[in-house]
Amino acid sequence: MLHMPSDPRQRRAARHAQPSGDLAAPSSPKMPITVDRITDAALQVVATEGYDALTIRRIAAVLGTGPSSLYAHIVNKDDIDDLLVGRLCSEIVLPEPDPATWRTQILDAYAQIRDQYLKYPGISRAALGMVPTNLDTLRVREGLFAILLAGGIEPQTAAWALDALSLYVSAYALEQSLARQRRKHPDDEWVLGHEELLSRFTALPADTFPHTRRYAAELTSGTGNDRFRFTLGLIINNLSRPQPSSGTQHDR
Amino acid sequence: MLHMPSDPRQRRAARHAQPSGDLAAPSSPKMPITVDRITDAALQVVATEGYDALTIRRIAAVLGTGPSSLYAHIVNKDDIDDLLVGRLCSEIVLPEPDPATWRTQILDAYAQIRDQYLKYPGISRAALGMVPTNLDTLRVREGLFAILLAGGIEPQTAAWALDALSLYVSAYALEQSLARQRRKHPDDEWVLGHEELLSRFTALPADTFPHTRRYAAELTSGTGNDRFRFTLGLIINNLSRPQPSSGTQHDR
DNA sequence: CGCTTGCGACGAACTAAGTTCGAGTGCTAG
DNA sequence: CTAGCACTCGAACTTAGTTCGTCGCAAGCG
Repeated sequence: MLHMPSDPRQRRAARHAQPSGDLAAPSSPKMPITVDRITDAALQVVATEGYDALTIRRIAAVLGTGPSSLYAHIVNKDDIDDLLVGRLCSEIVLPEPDPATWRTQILDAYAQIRDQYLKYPGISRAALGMVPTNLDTLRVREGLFAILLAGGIEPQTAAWALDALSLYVSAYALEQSLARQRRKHPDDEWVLGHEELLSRFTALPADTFPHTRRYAAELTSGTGNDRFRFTLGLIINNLSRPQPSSGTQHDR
Repeated sequence: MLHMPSDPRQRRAARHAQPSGDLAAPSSPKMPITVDRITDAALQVVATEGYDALTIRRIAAVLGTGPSSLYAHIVNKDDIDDLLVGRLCSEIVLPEPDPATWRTQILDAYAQIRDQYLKYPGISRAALGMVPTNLDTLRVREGLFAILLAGGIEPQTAAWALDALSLYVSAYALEQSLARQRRKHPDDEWVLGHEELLSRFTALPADTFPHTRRYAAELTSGTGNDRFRFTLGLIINNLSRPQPSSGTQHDR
Protein backbone atom coordinates (compact mmCIF):
# COMPACT_ATOMS: atom_id res chain seq x y z
CA MET A 1 0.00 0.00 0.00
CA LEU A 2 1.27 3.40 -0.94
CA HIS A 3 1.70 5.74 1.95
CA MET A 4 1.22 9.46 1.96
CA PRO A 5 4.23 11.59 2.71
CA SER A 6 5.14 11.12 6.33
CA ASP A 7 5.99 14.74 6.84
CA PRO A 8 2.79 16.56 7.74
CA ARG A 9 4.10 19.66 5.99
CA GLN A 10 4.00 17.82 2.72
CA ARG A 11 0.50 16.68 3.48
CA ARG A 12 -0.61 20.21 4.07
CA ALA A 13 1.01 21.26 0.84
CA ALA A 14 -0.76 18.39 -0.85
CA ARG A 15 -4.05 19.64 0.47
CA HIS A 16 -3.39 23.07 -1.01
CA ALA A 17 -2.12 21.79 -4.31
CA GLN A 18 -4.50 21.00 -7.09
CA PRO A 19 -6.14 17.63 -6.80
CA SER A 20 -3.75 15.19 -8.37
CA GLY A 21 -4.48 11.63 -9.33
CA ASP A 22 -3.94 10.04 -5.97
CA LEU A 23 -6.97 10.56 -3.85
CA ALA A 24 -6.69 10.57 -0.11
CA ALA A 25 -6.24 7.09 1.19
CA PRO A 26 -9.47 5.73 2.63
CA SER A 27 -9.45 5.28 6.34
CA SER A 28 -7.95 2.06 7.60
CA PRO A 29 -10.28 -0.59 8.93
CA LYS A 30 -9.07 0.05 12.47
CA MET A 31 -9.42 3.34 14.34
CA PRO A 32 -6.23 5.31 13.69
CA ILE A 33 -5.96 9.03 14.01
CA THR A 34 -6.59 10.64 10.67
CA VAL A 35 -6.87 14.16 9.45
CA ASP A 36 -10.57 13.63 8.99
CA ARG A 37 -11.11 12.46 12.52
CA ILE A 38 -9.12 15.43 13.77
CA THR A 39 -11.32 17.73 11.73
CA ASP A 40 -14.48 16.11 13.06
CA ALA A 41 -13.31 16.42 16.62
CA ALA A 42 -12.29 20.03 16.15
CA LEU A 43 -15.62 20.95 14.59
CA GLN A 44 -17.45 19.30 17.43
CA VAL A 45 -15.47 21.31 19.94
CA VAL A 46 -16.09 24.57 18.10
CA ALA A 47 -19.79 23.87 17.71
CA THR A 48 -20.29 23.17 21.38
CA GLU A 49 -17.76 25.41 23.09
CA GLY A 50 -16.76 27.99 20.53
CA TYR A 51 -13.56 28.71 18.68
CA ASP A 52 -11.79 30.05 21.74
CA ALA A 53 -12.10 26.67 23.40
CA LEU A 54 -10.43 25.00 20.45
CA THR A 55 -7.08 23.85 21.79
CA ILE A 56 -4.84 21.04 20.72
CA ARG A 57 -5.35 19.39 24.05
CA ARG A 58 -9.12 19.66 23.78
CA ILE A 59 -9.13 18.01 20.37
CA ALA A 60 -6.82 15.29 21.59
CA ALA A 61 -9.08 14.66 24.55
CA VAL A 62 -12.06 14.19 22.24
CA LEU A 63 -10.02 11.61 20.37
CA GLY A 64 -8.98 10.00 23.63
CA THR A 65 -5.30 10.69 23.33
CA GLY A 66 -2.63 13.25 24.20
CA PRO A 67 -1.72 16.45 22.43
CA SER A 68 1.44 15.22 20.78
CA SER A 69 -0.43 12.54 18.89
CA LEU A 70 -1.88 15.08 16.51
CA TYR A 71 1.42 16.42 15.31
CA ALA A 72 1.97 13.46 13.05
CA HIS A 73 -0.92 14.76 10.96
CA ILE A 74 -0.90 18.51 11.33
CA VAL A 75 1.88 21.05 11.10
CA ASN A 76 0.65 23.35 13.83
CA LYS A 77 -2.52 24.85 15.11
CA ASP A 78 -2.96 27.07 12.08
CA ASP A 79 -3.24 23.89 10.12
CA ILE A 80 -6.40 23.09 12.04
CA ASP A 81 -7.91 26.34 10.83
CA ASP A 82 -7.16 25.23 7.33
CA LEU A 83 -8.93 21.94 7.86
CA LEU A 84 -11.95 23.53 9.47
CA VAL A 85 -12.45 26.15 6.80
CA GLY A 86 -11.98 23.50 4.16
CA ARG A 87 -14.64 21.33 5.69
CA LEU A 88 -17.02 24.25 6.02
CA CYS A 89 -16.52 25.30 2.43
CA SER A 90 -17.01 21.79 1.19
CA GLU A 91 -20.50 21.81 2.66
CA ILE A 92 -21.57 24.92 0.80
CA VAL A 93 -23.87 24.02 -2.07
CA LEU A 94 -23.68 26.38 -4.98
CA PRO A 95 -26.49 26.74 -7.51
CA GLU A 96 -26.15 26.61 -11.25
CA PRO A 97 -25.71 30.24 -12.28
CA ASP A 98 -28.97 31.70 -13.51
CA PRO A 99 -28.81 35.17 -15.08
CA ALA A 100 -32.42 35.82 -14.11
CA THR A 101 -32.02 35.27 -10.40
CA TRP A 102 -28.37 36.00 -9.80
CA ARG A 103 -29.10 38.46 -7.01
CA THR A 104 -30.99 36.03 -4.86
CA GLN A 105 -28.50 33.34 -5.75
CA ILE A 106 -25.65 35.42 -4.38
CA LEU A 107 -27.67 36.41 -1.35
CA ASP A 108 -28.61 32.81 -0.62
CA ALA A 109 -25.08 31.58 -1.07
CA TYR A 110 -23.68 34.13 1.34
CA ALA A 111 -26.49 33.44 3.77
CA GLN A 112 -25.42 29.83 3.65
CA ILE A 113 -21.84 30.79 4.39
CA ARG A 114 -22.98 33.04 7.20
CA ASP A 115 -25.05 30.25 8.73
CA GLN A 116 -22.08 27.92 8.62
CA TYR A 117 -19.96 30.52 10.36
CA LEU A 118 -22.57 31.14 13.01
CA LYS A 119 -23.04 27.43 13.56
CA TYR A 120 -19.41 27.26 14.59
CA PRO A 121 -19.01 30.38 16.70
CA GLY A 122 -15.88 32.35 16.12
CA ILE A 123 -14.61 30.20 13.30
CA SER A 124 -14.81 33.11 10.90
CA ARG A 125 -11.68 34.41 12.59
CA ALA A 126 -9.86 31.51 11.01
CA ALA A 127 -11.49 32.24 7.67
CA LEU A 128 -10.31 35.86 7.77
CA GLY A 129 -6.69 34.80 8.03
CA MET A 130 -6.91 32.05 5.49
CA VAL A 131 -4.35 31.89 2.76
CA PRO A 132 -6.21 32.44 -0.51
CA THR A 133 -4.87 29.29 -2.11
CA ASN A 134 -6.91 26.93 -0.02
CA LEU A 135 -8.59 24.66 -2.51
CA ASP A 136 -11.99 24.55 -0.85
CA THR A 137 -12.28 28.30 -0.53
CA LEU A 138 -11.28 28.57 -4.16
CA ARG A 139 -14.11 26.27 -5.13
CA VAL A 140 -16.63 28.50 -3.36
CA ARG A 141 -15.08 31.59 -4.90
CA GLU A 142 -15.32 30.05 -8.33
CA GLY A 143 -18.99 29.32 -7.80
CA LEU A 144 -19.79 32.80 -6.56
CA PHE A 145 -17.74 34.34 -9.31
CA ALA A 146 -19.68 32.33 -11.87
CA ILE A 147 -22.96 33.65 -10.51
CA LEU A 148 -21.79 37.25 -10.72
CA LEU A 149 -20.49 36.78 -14.24
CA ALA A 150 -23.75 35.16 -15.27
CA GLY A 151 -25.45 38.26 -13.90
CA GLY A 152 -23.60 40.29 -16.47
CA ILE A 153 -21.18 41.92 -14.04
CA GLU A 154 -17.87 43.05 -15.45
CA PRO A 155 -15.13 40.57 -14.50
CA GLN A 156 -13.12 43.23 -12.72
CA THR A 157 -16.11 44.49 -10.80
CA ALA A 158 -17.16 40.96 -9.97
CA ALA A 159 -13.72 40.07 -8.67
CA TRP A 160 -13.54 43.02 -6.35
CA ALA A 161 -17.15 42.70 -5.26
CA LEU A 162 -16.39 39.10 -4.36
CA ASP A 163 -13.66 40.30 -2.07
CA ALA A 164 -15.87 42.92 -0.51
CA LEU A 165 -18.77 40.57 0.10
CA SER A 166 -16.65 37.76 1.48
CA LEU A 167 -14.81 40.08 3.78
CA TYR A 168 -18.00 41.62 5.07
CA VAL A 169 -19.68 38.29 5.68
CA SER A 170 -16.70 36.99 7.61
CA ALA A 171 -16.53 40.11 9.72
CA TYR A 172 -20.25 40.06 10.30
CA ALA A 173 -20.16 36.47 11.49
CA LEU A 174 -17.22 37.19 13.72
CA GLU A 175 -18.94 40.13 15.36
CA GLN A 176 -22.13 38.18 15.85
CA SER A 177 -20.25 35.30 17.39
CA LEU A 178 -18.41 37.58 19.75
CA ALA A 179 -21.64 39.29 20.79
CA ARG A 180 -23.37 35.99 21.48
CA GLN A 181 -20.37 34.73 23.38
CA ARG A 182 -20.47 37.77 25.61
CA ARG A 183 -24.15 37.24 26.20
CA LYS A 184 -23.48 33.74 27.50
CA HIS A 185 -20.65 34.94 29.72
CA PRO A 186 -22.31 37.20 32.26
CA ASP A 187 -19.38 37.40 34.63
CA ASP A 188 -19.04 41.11 34.12
CA GLU A 189 -21.52 43.80 33.43
CA TRP A 190 -20.36 44.07 29.86
CA VAL A 191 -23.38 42.22 28.61
CA LEU A 192 -25.69 44.69 26.97
CA GLY A 193 -29.06 43.72 25.70
CA HIS A 194 -30.95 45.71 23.18
CA GLU A 195 -32.81 47.77 25.76
CA GLU A 196 -29.76 48.46 27.83
CA LEU A 197 -27.85 49.65 24.80
CA LEU A 198 -30.74 51.88 23.89
CA SER A 199 -30.92 53.40 27.34
CA ARG A 200 -27.17 53.96 27.30
CA PHE A 201 -27.47 55.89 24.08
CA THR A 202 -30.35 58.01 25.28
CA ALA A 203 -28.45 58.76 28.47
CA LEU A 204 -25.55 60.25 26.58
CA PRO A 205 -24.90 63.97 26.97
CA ALA A 206 -26.86 65.83 24.34
CA ASP A 207 -24.14 68.34 23.62
CA THR A 208 -21.48 65.93 22.45
CA PHE A 209 -23.68 63.11 21.17
CA PRO A 210 -26.71 64.84 19.69
CA HIS A 211 -27.35 62.47 16.80
CA THR A 212 -26.56 59.27 18.63
CA ARG A 213 -28.97 60.34 21.30
CA ARG A 214 -31.68 61.51 18.97
CA TYR A 215 -31.61 58.46 16.74
CA ALA A 216 -30.80 55.89 19.38
CA ALA A 217 -33.80 53.86 18.27
CA GLU A 218 -32.54 53.65 14.71
CA LEU A 219 -29.01 52.88 15.79
CA THR A 220 -30.05 49.93 17.89
CA SER A 221 -32.86 48.66 15.71
CA GLY A 222 -32.93 45.62 13.55
CA THR A 223 -31.86 42.07 14.07
CA GLY A 224 -28.51 40.87 12.90
CA ASN A 225 -30.18 39.32 9.92
CA ASP A 226 -31.82 42.62 8.99
CA ARG A 227 -28.47 44.32 8.94
CA PHE A 228 -26.90 41.48 7.02
CA ARG A 229 -29.47 41.62 4.25
CA PHE A 230 -29.33 45.39 4.20
CA THR A 231 -25.60 45.49 3.60
CA LEU A 232 -25.54 42.74 1.03
CA GLY A 233 -28.39 44.42 -0.76
CA LEU A 234 -26.53 47.70 -0.67
CA ILE A 235 -23.54 46.15 -2.38
CA ILE A 236 -25.39 43.89 -4.77
CA ASN A 237 -27.85 46.51 -5.94
CA ASN A 238 -25.06 48.77 -6.99
CA LEU A 239 -23.24 46.20 -9.05
CA SER A 240 -25.22 45.89 -12.22
CA ARG A 241 -25.87 49.57 -12.58
CA PRO A 242 -23.38 51.90 -14.19
CA GLN A 243 -21.26 53.45 -11.51
CA PRO A 244 -21.92 57.17 -11.35
CA SER A 245 -18.70 59.09 -11.16
CA SER A 246 -18.91 60.72 -7.77
CA GLY A 247 -15.35 61.30 -6.80
CA THR A 248 -14.68 57.62 -6.50
CA GLN A 249 -13.05 56.01 -9.44
CA HIS A 250 -12.75 52.30 -9.35
CA ASP A 251 -12.21 51.51 -12.97
CA ARG A 252 -9.02 50.01 -14.22
CA MET B 1 -6.03 64.86 47.15
CA LEU B 2 -8.83 62.74 45.80
CA HIS B 3 -7.81 59.37 44.49
CA MET B 4 -9.37 57.34 41.74
CA PRO B 5 -11.01 54.10 42.67
CA SER B 6 -8.32 51.64 43.57
CA ASP B 7 -10.02 48.74 41.86
CA PRO B 8 -8.98 48.76 38.21
CA ARG B 9 -12.39 47.36 37.31
CA GLN B 10 -13.98 50.53 38.48
CA ARG B 11 -11.50 52.51 36.48
CA ARG B 12 -12.39 50.62 33.39
CA ALA B 13 -16.04 51.23 34.06
CA ALA B 14 -15.21 54.88 34.59
CA ARG B 15 -13.58 54.98 31.20
CA HIS B 16 -16.70 53.58 29.58
CA ALA B 17 -19.10 55.74 31.50
CA GLN B 18 -19.99 59.17 30.33
CA PRO B 19 -17.43 61.79 31.22
CA SER B 20 -18.36 63.00 34.66
CA GLY B 21 -17.00 66.02 36.46
CA ASP B 22 -13.85 64.50 37.85
CA LEU B 23 -11.19 64.43 35.23
CA ALA B 24 -8.44 61.87 35.34
CA ALA B 25 -5.79 62.78 37.85
CA PRO B 26 -2.73 64.30 36.22
CA SER B 27 0.36 62.20 36.37
CA SER B 28 2.46 62.52 39.48
CA PRO B 29 5.70 64.45 39.25
CA LYS B 30 7.74 61.25 39.45
CA MET B 31 7.57 58.42 36.94
CA PRO B 32 4.84 56.08 38.12
CA ILE B 33 3.07 53.56 35.98
CA THR B 34 -0.08 55.08 34.62
CA VAL B 35 -2.74 53.94 32.22
CA ASP B 36 -1.41 56.42 29.72
CA ARG B 37 2.13 55.12 29.91
CA ILE B 38 0.83 51.58 29.52
CA THR B 39 -1.09 52.66 26.45
CA ASP B 40 1.96 54.36 25.00
CA ALA B 41 4.12 51.34 25.58
CA ALA B 42 1.53 49.00 24.10
CA LEU B 43 1.12 51.14 21.01
CA GLN B 44 4.85 51.24 20.55
CA VAL B 45 5.03 47.47 20.71
CA VAL B 46 2.19 47.05 18.25
CA ALA B 47 3.66 49.57 15.83
CA THR B 48 7.05 47.91 15.75
CA GLU B 49 6.26 44.25 16.25
CA GLY B 50 2.58 43.85 15.48
CA TYR B 51 -0.42 43.00 17.54
CA ASP B 52 0.57 39.37 17.96
CA ALA B 53 3.69 40.46 19.81
CA LEU B 54 1.63 42.45 22.27
CA THR B 55 1.98 40.59 25.54
CA ILE B 56 1.72 41.76 29.08
CA ARG B 57 5.33 40.85 29.62
CA ARG B 58 6.42 42.78 26.54
CA ILE B 59 4.63 45.92 27.68
CA ALA B 60 6.06 45.55 31.15
CA ALA B 61 9.53 45.18 29.68
CA VAL B 62 9.13 48.43 27.76
CA LEU B 63 8.21 50.10 31.02
CA GLY B 64 11.15 48.45 32.75
CA THR B 65 9.17 46.38 35.17
CA GLY B 66 7.51 43.02 35.59
CA PRO B 67 4.17 41.79 34.31
CA SER B 68 2.33 41.96 37.60
CA SER B 69 2.95 45.68 37.91
CA LEU B 70 0.37 46.42 35.27
CA TYR B 71 -2.50 44.72 37.01
CA ALA B 72 -2.97 47.60 39.39
CA HIS B 73 -4.12 49.64 36.39
CA ILE B 74 -5.75 47.20 34.03
CA VAL B 75 -8.29 44.47 34.57
CA ASN B 76 -6.88 42.02 32.09
CA LYS B 77 -5.45 41.91 28.64
CA ASP B 78 -8.75 42.76 27.00
CA ASP B 79 -8.54 46.00 28.85
CA ILE B 80 -5.45 46.84 26.87
CA ASP B 81 -7.44 46.48 23.67
CA ASP B 82 -9.89 48.96 25.07
CA LEU B 83 -7.14 51.45 25.77
CA LEU B 84 -5.55 50.99 22.38
CA VAL B 85 -8.74 51.44 20.42
CA GLY B 86 -9.62 54.41 22.55
CA ARG B 87 -6.32 56.05 21.80
CA LEU B 88 -6.63 55.36 18.11
CA CYS B 89 -10.12 56.77 17.96
CA SER B 90 -9.11 59.86 19.84
CA GLU B 91 -6.64 60.68 17.09
CA ILE B 92 -9.24 60.57 14.37
CA VAL B 93 -10.12 64.09 13.26
CA LEU B 94 -13.65 64.46 12.00
CA PRO B 95 -14.70 67.29 9.69
CA GLU B 96 -17.64 69.57 10.15
CA PRO B 97 -20.45 67.86 8.22
CA ASP B 98 -20.90 69.45 4.82
CA PRO B 99 -23.94 68.34 2.79
CA ALA B 100 -22.15 69.16 -0.44
CA THR B 101 -19.14 66.91 0.10
CA TRP B 102 -20.45 64.27 2.45
CA ARG B 103 -19.27 61.43 0.24
CA THR B 104 -15.66 62.45 0.24
CA GLN B 105 -15.91 63.33 3.90
CA ILE B 106 -17.01 59.81 4.74
CA LEU B 107 -14.41 58.33 2.46
CA ASP B 108 -11.66 60.43 3.97
CA ALA B 109 -12.72 59.65 7.51
CA TYR B 110 -12.69 55.93 6.88
CA ALA B 111 -9.39 56.22 5.06
CA GLN B 112 -8.06 57.85 8.20
CA ILE B 113 -9.35 55.00 10.32
CA ARG B 114 -7.88 52.50 7.91
CA ASP B 115 -4.50 54.20 8.03
CA GLN B 116 -4.53 54.13 11.81
CA TYR B 117 -5.33 50.43 11.73
CA LEU B 118 -2.58 49.70 9.25
CA LYS B 119 -0.11 51.76 11.20
CA TYR B 120 -0.62 49.38 14.09
CA PRO B 121 -0.72 46.02 12.35
CA GLY B 122 -3.37 43.64 13.55
CA ILE B 123 -4.94 46.05 15.97
CA SER B 124 -8.20 45.96 14.04
CA ARG B 125 -8.75 42.55 15.59
CA ALA B 126 -9.19 44.32 18.88
CA ALA B 127 -11.52 46.83 17.27
CA LEU B 128 -13.73 44.07 15.90
CA GLY B 129 -14.37 42.66 19.33
CA MET B 130 -14.86 45.99 21.02
CA VAL B 131 -17.87 46.55 23.19
CA PRO B 132 -19.99 49.23 21.49
CA THR B 133 -20.13 51.42 24.56
CA ASN B 134 -16.52 52.51 24.43
CA LEU B 135 -16.66 56.27 24.66
CA ASP B 136 -14.02 57.00 22.05
CA THR B 137 -15.56 54.75 19.45
CA LEU B 138 -18.88 56.40 20.17
CA ARG B 139 -17.37 59.78 19.46
CA VAL B 140 -16.18 58.62 16.06
CA ARG B 141 -19.52 57.02 15.35
CA GLU B 142 -21.29 60.21 16.25
CA GLY B 143 -19.11 62.16 13.85
CA LEU B 144 -19.60 59.74 11.00
CA PHE B 145 -23.31 59.56 11.68
CA ALA B 146 -23.51 63.33 11.55
CA ILE B 147 -21.88 63.35 8.13
CA LEU B 148 -24.31 60.81 6.76
CA LEU B 149 -27.30 62.65 8.17
CA ALA B 150 -26.00 65.90 6.72
CA GLY B 151 -25.87 64.11 3.40
CA GLY B 152 -29.58 63.59 3.61
CA ILE B 153 -29.48 59.89 4.37
CA GLU B 154 -32.41 58.43 6.25
CA PRO B 155 -31.46 57.89 9.90
CA GLN B 156 -32.24 54.19 9.72
CA THR B 157 -30.23 53.76 6.53
CA ALA B 158 -27.39 55.82 7.94
CA ALA B 159 -27.26 53.77 11.12
CA TRP B 160 -27.02 50.48 9.31
CA ALA B 161 -24.63 51.81 6.70
CA LEU B 162 -22.40 52.95 9.53
CA ASP B 163 -22.29 49.42 10.81
CA ALA B 164 -21.58 48.01 7.39
CA LEU B 165 -18.80 50.46 6.62
CA SER B 166 -17.12 50.15 9.99
CA LEU B 167 -17.23 46.39 9.86
CA TYR B 168 -15.79 46.32 6.39
CA VAL B 169 -12.99 48.72 7.19
CA SER B 170 -11.97 46.75 10.24
CA ALA B 171 -11.99 43.49 8.33
CA TYR B 172 -10.08 45.05 5.46
CA ALA B 173 -7.39 46.34 7.77
CA LEU B 174 -7.16 43.01 9.51
CA GLU B 175 -6.73 41.14 6.27
CA GLN B 176 -4.13 43.57 5.03
CA SER B 177 -2.21 43.32 8.25
CA LEU B 178 -2.24 39.56 8.15
CA ALA B 179 -1.06 39.54 4.56
CA ARG B 180 1.81 41.91 5.28
CA GLN B 181 2.75 39.91 8.31
CA ARG B 182 2.98 36.76 6.26
CA ARG B 183 5.15 38.56 3.76
CA LYS B 184 7.64 39.45 6.45
CA HIS B 185 7.66 35.94 7.85
CA PRO B 186 9.13 33.81 5.10
CA ASP B 187 9.68 30.72 7.21
CA ASP B 188 7.29 28.70 5.11
CA GLU B 189 6.39 28.81 1.50
CA TRP B 190 3.00 30.31 2.28
CA VAL B 191 4.13 33.72 1.16
CA LEU B 192 2.53 34.47 -2.14
CA GLY B 193 3.32 37.56 -4.10
CA HIS B 194 1.10 38.96 -6.75
CA GLU B 195 2.77 37.08 -9.57
CA GLU B 196 2.85 33.81 -7.73
CA LEU B 197 -0.83 34.08 -6.94
CA LEU B 198 -1.55 34.82 -10.56
CA SER B 199 0.42 31.83 -11.75
CA ARG B 200 -1.34 29.65 -9.24
CA PHE B 201 -4.69 30.70 -10.58
CA THR B 202 -3.73 30.16 -14.19
CA ALA B 203 -2.37 26.75 -13.31
CA LEU B 204 -5.72 25.60 -11.96
CA PRO B 205 -7.54 22.87 -13.84
CA ALA B 206 -9.76 24.45 -16.44
CA ASP B 207 -12.63 22.07 -15.94
CA THR B 208 -13.33 22.85 -12.30
CA PHE B 209 -12.06 26.44 -12.17
CA PRO B 210 -12.92 27.90 -15.55
CA HIS B 211 -13.70 31.44 -14.45
CA THR B 212 -10.97 31.74 -11.87
CA ARG B 213 -8.53 30.64 -14.52
CA ARG B 214 -9.87 32.81 -17.27
CA TYR B 215 -10.08 35.97 -15.20
CA ALA B 216 -7.05 35.39 -13.03
CA ALA B 217 -5.73 38.78 -14.01
CA GLU B 218 -8.86 40.54 -12.79
CA LEU B 219 -8.98 38.50 -9.61
CA THR B 220 -5.46 39.41 -8.62
CA SER B 221 -5.43 42.97 -9.92
CA GLY B 222 -5.52 46.13 -7.96
CA THR B 223 -3.76 47.35 -4.89
CA GLY B 224 -5.34 47.09 -1.52
CA ASN B 225 -6.21 50.74 -1.73
CA ASP B 226 -7.97 50.23 -5.05
CA ARG B 227 -10.17 47.59 -3.53
CA PHE B 228 -10.80 49.66 -0.46
CA ARG B 229 -12.02 52.63 -2.45
CA PHE B 230 -14.04 50.39 -4.72
CA THR B 231 -15.97 48.82 -1.87
CA LEU B 232 -16.59 52.04 0.00
CA GLY B 233 -17.73 53.63 -3.24
CA LEU B 234 -20.04 50.72 -3.85
CA ILE B 235 -21.73 51.20 -0.52
CA ILE B 236 -21.72 54.98 -0.42
CA ASN B 237 -23.02 55.43 -3.93
CA ASN B 238 -26.06 53.39 -3.16
CA LEU B 239 -27.03 55.27 -0.05
CA SER B 240 -28.54 58.48 -1.26
CA ARG B 241 -30.58 56.82 -3.95
CA PRO B 242 -33.93 55.24 -3.22
CA GLN B 243 -33.45 51.56 -2.55
CA PRO B 244 -35.09 49.53 -5.29
CA SER B 245 -37.16 46.82 -3.70
CA SER B 246 -35.31 43.68 -4.58
CA GLY B 247 -36.28 41.29 -1.88
CA THR B 248 -34.46 43.25 0.76
CA GLN B 249 -36.61 45.10 3.19
CA HIS B 250 -34.89 47.14 5.79
CA ASP B 251 -37.72 49.15 7.17
CA ARG B 252 -39.05 48.62 10.61
C1' DC C 1 10.79 -18.02 11.66
C1' DG C 2 13.05 -14.26 13.50
C1' DC C 3 15.23 -9.75 12.50
C1' DT C 4 15.12 -5.10 10.84
C1' DT C 5 13.09 -0.90 9.63
C1' DG C 6 10.04 2.72 9.53
C1' DC C 7 5.78 4.94 10.62
C1' DG C 8 2.44 6.31 13.82
C1' DA C 9 1.14 6.92 18.81
C1' DC C 10 2.09 9.01 23.02
C1' DG C 11 4.00 10.34 27.78
C1' DA C 12 6.95 13.77 29.47
C1' DA C 13 8.89 17.93 29.27
C1' DC C 14 10.07 22.80 27.51
C1' DT C 15 8.60 27.37 26.58
C1' DA C 16 5.64 31.25 26.50
C1' DA C 17 1.99 33.90 28.30
C1' DG C 18 -2.01 35.57 31.42
C1' DT C 19 -2.91 36.06 35.98
C1' DT C 20 -2.56 35.93 41.20
C1' DC C 21 -0.30 36.25 45.73
C1' DG C 22 1.94 38.39 49.18
C1' DA C 23 5.54 41.11 50.86
C1' DG C 24 7.71 45.38 50.51
C1' DT C 25 7.78 50.73 49.87
C1' DG C 26 6.79 55.32 50.00
C1' DC C 27 3.47 59.02 50.29
C1' DT C 28 -0.20 61.40 52.82
C1' DA C 29 -3.55 62.41 56.39
C1' DG C 30 -4.39 62.90 60.95
C1' DC D 1 5.17 60.26 64.17
C1' DT D 2 2.52 56.74 62.80
C1' DA D 3 -1.19 54.24 60.48
C1' DG D 4 -3.20 53.35 56.27
C1' DC D 5 -3.36 53.04 51.57
C1' DA D 6 -2.04 52.80 46.99
C1' DC D 7 1.30 51.26 44.17
C1' DT D 8 5.31 48.09 42.88
C1' DC D 9 7.18 43.82 41.83
C1' DG D 10 9.44 39.11 42.37
C1' DA D 11 7.81 34.58 42.40
C1' DA D 12 4.78 31.23 41.34
C1' DC D 13 0.51 28.94 39.30
C1' DT D 14 -2.04 27.68 35.21
C1' DT D 15 -2.93 26.86 30.47
C1' DA D 16 -1.43 26.00 25.88
C1' DG D 17 1.57 25.09 21.67
C1' DT D 18 5.20 22.35 20.45
C1' DT D 19 9.22 18.99 20.60
C1' DC D 20 11.74 14.83 22.00
C1' DG D 21 12.58 10.19 22.67
C1' DT D 22 10.58 5.85 23.28
C1' DC D 23 7.53 2.19 22.29
C1' DG D 24 4.71 -0.99 19.51
C1' DC D 25 3.27 -2.86 15.48
C1' DA D 26 3.22 -4.33 10.78
C1' DA D 27 5.63 -5.18 6.42
C1' DG D 28 9.42 -6.67 4.11
C1' DC D 29 13.69 -9.57 4.07
C1' DG D 30 17.06 -13.05 4.85
